[in-house]
Amino acid sequence: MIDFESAPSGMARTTKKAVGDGSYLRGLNDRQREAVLATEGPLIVLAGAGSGKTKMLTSRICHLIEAQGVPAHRILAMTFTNKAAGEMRERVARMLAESARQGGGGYLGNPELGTFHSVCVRLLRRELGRTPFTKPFVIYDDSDQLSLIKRVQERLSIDDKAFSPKGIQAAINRAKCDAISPEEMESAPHDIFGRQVKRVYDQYQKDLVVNNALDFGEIICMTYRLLRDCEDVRETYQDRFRYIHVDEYQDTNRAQYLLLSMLAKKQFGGHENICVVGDEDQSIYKWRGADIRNILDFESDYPGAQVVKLEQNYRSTKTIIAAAGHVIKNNLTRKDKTLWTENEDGLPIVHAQLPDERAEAELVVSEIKRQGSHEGRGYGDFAIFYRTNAQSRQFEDVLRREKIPYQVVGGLRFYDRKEIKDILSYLKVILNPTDSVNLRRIINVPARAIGKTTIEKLDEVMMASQGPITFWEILERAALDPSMTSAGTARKIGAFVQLIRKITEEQPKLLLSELYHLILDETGYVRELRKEGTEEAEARIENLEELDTIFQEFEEDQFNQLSEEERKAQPEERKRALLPAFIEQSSLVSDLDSMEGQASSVKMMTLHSSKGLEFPVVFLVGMEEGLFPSVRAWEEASEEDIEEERRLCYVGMTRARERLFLSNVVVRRIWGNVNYQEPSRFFVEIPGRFLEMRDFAPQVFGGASASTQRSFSSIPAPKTGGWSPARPATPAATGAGNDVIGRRIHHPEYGEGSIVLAEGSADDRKVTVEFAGKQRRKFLFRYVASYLS
DNA sequence: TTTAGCTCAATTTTT
DNA sequence: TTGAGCTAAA
Repeated sequence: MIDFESAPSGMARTTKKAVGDGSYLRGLNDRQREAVLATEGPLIVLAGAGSGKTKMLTSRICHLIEAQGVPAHRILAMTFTNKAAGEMRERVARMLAESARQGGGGYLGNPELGTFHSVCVRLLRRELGRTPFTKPFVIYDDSDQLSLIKRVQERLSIDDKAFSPKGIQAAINRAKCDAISPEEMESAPHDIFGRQVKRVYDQYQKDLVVNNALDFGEIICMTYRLLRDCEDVRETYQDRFRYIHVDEYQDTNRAQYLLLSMLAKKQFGGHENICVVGDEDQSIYKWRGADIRNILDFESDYPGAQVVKLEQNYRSTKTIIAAAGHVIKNNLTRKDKTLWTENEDGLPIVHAQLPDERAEAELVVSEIKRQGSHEGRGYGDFAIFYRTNAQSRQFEDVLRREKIPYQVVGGLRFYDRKEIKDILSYLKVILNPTDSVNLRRIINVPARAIGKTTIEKLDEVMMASQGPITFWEILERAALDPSMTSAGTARKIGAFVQLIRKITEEQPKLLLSELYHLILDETGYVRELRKEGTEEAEARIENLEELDTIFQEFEEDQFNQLSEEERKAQPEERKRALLPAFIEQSSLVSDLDSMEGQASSVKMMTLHSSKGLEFPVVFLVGMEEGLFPSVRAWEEASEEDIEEERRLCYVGMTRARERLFLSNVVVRRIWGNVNYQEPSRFFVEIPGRFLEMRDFAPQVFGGASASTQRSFSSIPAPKTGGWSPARPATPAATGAGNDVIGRRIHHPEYGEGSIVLAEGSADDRKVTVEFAGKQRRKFLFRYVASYLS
């Protein structure tokens, strides 16, 4: 997604001087500094939650560039999310700019910094000639992949009842996580499912090439194989990436591990200047192929590796850190590592037990309201974490009723919405007509009377043809040959082919937003939606308007990145390049990337989405056996599975800065059934002295209605002194009305800035601060009041 | 070809 | 309970 917050504003810089004296070694603790300075040879940094890992990584990169004189482009840093990559890029740029102002600097280029996938895509594009592709490829997401698998199954006459396409997809992706190709796939003699998977996988791979497409797993695998099989390519990149950094190493899968080996290991000619950073206690993606052994075995993989542990936490209260520590201690497959903090003790963790999920939502929301009005918090201070997306419903209902702004993170991604995918399919087809998955998607959207029968006929022709032929070529032929279908159908197909040709022709001359409107006009997409007149259709139209904004933002963004001369020269080239650039970006983003923006709203998300984030107040809800830890009813939970759930619990708890609320309910309706739930075993793992129990559940057997009256604070909190609000209300924060525009800010993270915009009032007052590099950030004024200089 | 009703399945989802 | 995806009728 486009990062609106950090888009260059194009305005003149207003700040003069940034953070302190600019040395990137200042402000680091001993362990962090040790990791920064250990630049040669393998290094593993075990970075506990909130221990300043990103700070360490960015300082290290700057140190390499400035102190060691390593050319920036020789440094590689890989993350898992765009968000993490963006944050690092931003911080590195800021540090370097700062140091240049201090008289240092003179560095060249930028470090290669991005997600595993984006780095690999760039590499593959550069080495396109060494791949099976003859022209730039598109990227298939999971649903595109599933469509293709269904197609393959159909063609191979593999029954989709006996072998569910989803199951086959999962098996193929599991193989890709392990970098296993169809040929390398072994199937036991009696493993009939495995044999079918192998058949589908094999054909699927061939189809990918015909379609000029890659799936997520293949991006990594293909890069790995390219490096493995082409010595010259391997040498090029080993030489280029002299210093390798990997973030969230605990989440790497086998394929990523192998890829890194190719680049770094001595055995393959590498230099072993590899620095991996991770926390085995936060490995929560085993089910997606992450292999925790990668981090546990690093020291034996890279003999002589230095080990640095970052154990000081700067985020949470002592209570939260201690409680989380007691939980994670129960895991056996982990390294010896104990988080500690110099922060305040803080208040006890509240454990509330409630009659049902409705009461749970009411309680959480009433606590949010109470803290909002009595403790001076803004809505953006609160986060609700749950194990499954389905749990968000209850909370949304209550929040909506109470008119409290909220934002659900995750769930259905913006780019996964039907209408958005449809439009993007048009764009992808324009770029790459060989892409049959997207072509099939749009051929009858909006409805243009080219239905299933027609498609089946075309498929038959396609199968009967000698040699590979793309679906697009079949369409072109069918448009001219009425005998393939019928005269009427041939005309309809002809109209569609003309439509695509026309848009394709116009594309190079148009801006993205213009192209988008051309597509809407020519297809009548919005007209069709309006005809429906339903609420759902309205929502879709709104999403399409949002897409229009995204296109415009993207254009501006691209434009701002150009130099003066580039802007004048070759406007045509620029327009032509917009579409491929956009498609690439949109294929590799998630919703989380755009989460900032709505500062003053309660955030709701799954525990998985919460990784890497932090909030002053966290509610971890639905802590019940079976739900969290999650256990499939028909399977016995293995100790390994429970350990992963426990890590998830640890991740959730350590997101909280000041206050943590845990809750469980006694009766929960799941899929329409009433379930009697046991409290999660994780409660037992937290020593009683950190917990404050508030049990509202017995009510359920008498009168449940009383439950809505309850609140977390209806039982007075015990007096365990030591806690004081982390952000005391300063005079500036409470005294509304004074003009703050132009006031200078010294932010501990972003450095020097000045307030350029103010909106809202009292506790909800928000200010926009512009930092070095024209970087703008929006804060609640209360947040930054204490940073005023 | 479209659409209304039925069946079936159902965690988590960085890219 | 919800929704997605598919068969049977219009």
